Amino acid sequence: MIETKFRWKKLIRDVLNKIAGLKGIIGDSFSENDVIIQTPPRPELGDLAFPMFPYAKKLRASPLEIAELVSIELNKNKDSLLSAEVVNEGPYINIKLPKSNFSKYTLHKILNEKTKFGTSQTLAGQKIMLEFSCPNTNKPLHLGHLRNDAIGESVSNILKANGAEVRKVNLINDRGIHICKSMLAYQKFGKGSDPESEGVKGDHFVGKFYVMFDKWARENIDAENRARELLLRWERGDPEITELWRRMNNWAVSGINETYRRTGVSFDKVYYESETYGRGKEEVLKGLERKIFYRDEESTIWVDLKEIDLDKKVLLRKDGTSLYLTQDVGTAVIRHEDWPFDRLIYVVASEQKYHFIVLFYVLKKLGFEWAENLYHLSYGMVNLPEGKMKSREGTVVDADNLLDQLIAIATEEIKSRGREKEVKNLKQTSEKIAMGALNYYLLQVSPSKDMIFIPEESISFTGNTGPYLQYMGARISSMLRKFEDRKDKFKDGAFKPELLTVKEEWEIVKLLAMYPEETEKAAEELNPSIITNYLYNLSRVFSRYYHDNPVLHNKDPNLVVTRITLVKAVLQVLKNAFILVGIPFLENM
RNA sequence: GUGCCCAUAGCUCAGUAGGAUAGAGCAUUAGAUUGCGGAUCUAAAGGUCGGAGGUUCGAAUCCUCUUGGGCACACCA
Repeated sequence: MIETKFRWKKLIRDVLNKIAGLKGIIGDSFSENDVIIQTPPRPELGDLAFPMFPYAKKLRASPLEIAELVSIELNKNKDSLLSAEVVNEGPYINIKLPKSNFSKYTLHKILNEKTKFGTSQTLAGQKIMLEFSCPNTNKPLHLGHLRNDAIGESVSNILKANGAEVRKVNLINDRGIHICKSMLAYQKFGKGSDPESEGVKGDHFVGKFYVMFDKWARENIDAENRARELLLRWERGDPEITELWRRMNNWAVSGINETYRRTGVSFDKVYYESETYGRGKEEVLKGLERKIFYRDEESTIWVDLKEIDLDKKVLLRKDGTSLYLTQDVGTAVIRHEDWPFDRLIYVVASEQKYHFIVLFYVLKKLGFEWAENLYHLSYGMVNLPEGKMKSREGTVVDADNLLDQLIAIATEEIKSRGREKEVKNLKQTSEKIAMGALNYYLLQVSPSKDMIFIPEESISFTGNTGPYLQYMGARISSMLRKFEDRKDKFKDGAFKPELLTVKEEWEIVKLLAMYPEETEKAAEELNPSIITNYLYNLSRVFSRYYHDNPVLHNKDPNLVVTRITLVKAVLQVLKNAFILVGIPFLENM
């Protein structure tokens, strides 16, 4: 569709210029960028629409007159129209594309390009690093991480589909005051227990102690001070503390990795804050020497942000220990040395906007010219119908727990439909349905917006959901299997695009042809919801179509083969798009 | 207090480099299986696009003001 649209833009541009010439209007000529192209509100009106309002002033004529003139001009050169039909609809020029040719071209293109259909080279040669997830090692993953991971994985796939070389990176926040808190609680209450002895997943085990600290600190005023002491000992490399830290981190990280495995999240490189904060300190001290930062009388190191109309910010505490910001400076520098990226995208919640403004500024002041290529892909908060998730009130939705529930419900659904035999592997299928539901639910909202997570809705499998899309895929697969079984019955059939006369068939072909534009737009905007919306539109039209129009039950083998070709193309595009938004494809469900 | 973001149907969301009658799902109501899988499909009902000005031939979309909500402005991450 991109090529078609481009050709039409140029054609309309030429006609507008010709009209300007005939009217003896001198001045700037029209360029193809002046030509506005749209889709008519109702398909009966045509396939492409060009409003004529914008040219009225320059051509000193009413949009109605212009439309009249343009349609006359276009119809003069029939052969340049690629057999399309021009309709003059009031102030609009509408184009009806030649259905047979366009259908044939589109379907063949899809079936030839297969998994390549909808990929582009718009980002070819670009090295893009994508940071996401970034868990703390003091608690298990929660719903917020699931949204983060879903966006991270999806954006990574979308960028790859547009030719970029993508490197997915994680940053484990395994140091800092919060980690010391759970360590302190473990020292106090742990009694040498471990996840195995308690039969608890490692990250949940560690998380329990973080909660304990919180409770304990409310009754003991020196708790916070003791945590700070512990941080100092840790940063000085105290062997006993280091040993405890290592043990607890291993528990947490292995538990978190288990959740990643379940959700299909992976990274090309995992960074650990404990390994990068030192570099951050070095860079800050270098900046201090170069007088980019300053030290106060207590020897705390600060950066002044008045150049960007902000206050000032601590980079190193007076005891020399580092902060979140310090560490992020070091991580960025190391990353660029490891893999000199053209862009680094941080997928991080919107509440940290300020942090990234400061981080990017500090890196720029330190003289790293690549600081210009850092981007914070900020996504909105996930809230519950009752309001914010609050750890103190125990309303935080735990990732593992949610997954378990989703899978259990999927299993129930399969059983209640009596499809245990067909799905072969009940457990695996349930997991895939659960992931399809979850990823679709999390990605259908534009990343920048806050969203409300309604548990009942996220696990609903009817309507606008991931499983609805998976169901389409399964139905089509089933249909294609039946076609293969009876193939000799249709062996005389041939693909004849002129047989695609049903209204929905034409709608489907146009939607299929639009898919490459959607993936490009999704990459440009770093927005997976463009793909989820597209998938739903395609599936909905297709459902309506095959509900009312038999594909295999036709006497004419040509019609069967022709419709099967369309169906195959739909399936191919569904599969291609599924990959971009983390919806597992299922032959059976 | 200052800055940033958001506000579209009862609920959850689409639609924003301005364009023809603002769309879905859920929920509600009424229908469709002698058909390739009913996790489906059809239809009804549901809206002064938070409010007021402005720019424009034309505004959910752009500008100003205003109301309501969220986030940030930590020597937490």
